[in-house]
Amino acid sequence: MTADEIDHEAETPVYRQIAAVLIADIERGALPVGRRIPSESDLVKRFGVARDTARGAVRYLRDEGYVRTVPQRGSYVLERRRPTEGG
Amino acid sequence: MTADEIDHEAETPVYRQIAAVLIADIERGALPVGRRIPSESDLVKRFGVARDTARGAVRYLRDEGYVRTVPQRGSYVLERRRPTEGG
DNA sequence: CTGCATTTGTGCGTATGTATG
DNA sequence: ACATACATACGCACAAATGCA
Repeated sequence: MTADEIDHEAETPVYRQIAAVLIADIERGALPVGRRIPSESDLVKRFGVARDTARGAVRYLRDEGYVRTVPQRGSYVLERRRPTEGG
Repeated sequence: MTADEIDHEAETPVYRQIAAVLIADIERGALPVGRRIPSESDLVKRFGVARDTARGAVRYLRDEGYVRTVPQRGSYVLERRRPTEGG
């Protein structure tokens, strides 16, 4: 999914749409454990959004336990994510 | 123009104000073709801004076709700039 | 080749102002 | 008032390549 796929009119916030793309990449192994996910700048260019929005996506992944952000380094895919409801 | 002349309150973004100074220098020959423009660090010191802002000015000059940036070298004044509207 | 300074590239942290729904 | 989103701006740190001694 690229900039063309982002729906700014949708009910789902743009940052969540981007997060969904990254989560899908993680789930299917395109982004394996330990791998660094695209940088905020990468997401800005790829999806054509503001850095603030790209940061929102990364923050969401972090909150959900998918990645760990290392200052000045990037965000890396974690082994297992934090369960949100016991699944 | 130096740091004293930058207006952080103006509608025109700081990076554009700095770019305008450099463009004026190019237009009047103070920065001739082939000449390297001040480095990002130079602009930071001269105008008292963050590197991010100085980079914005250089990026603008590059986008407008005034200079060509060579990694690890600097940005050099080009022969002619890319026309933006047919001028 | 080594050591150092310079300069751009990259990347995250943070804050402010503006606009929209 | 609040969440989302974009643009701008400052701060800090490390990497890579170049140039010079």
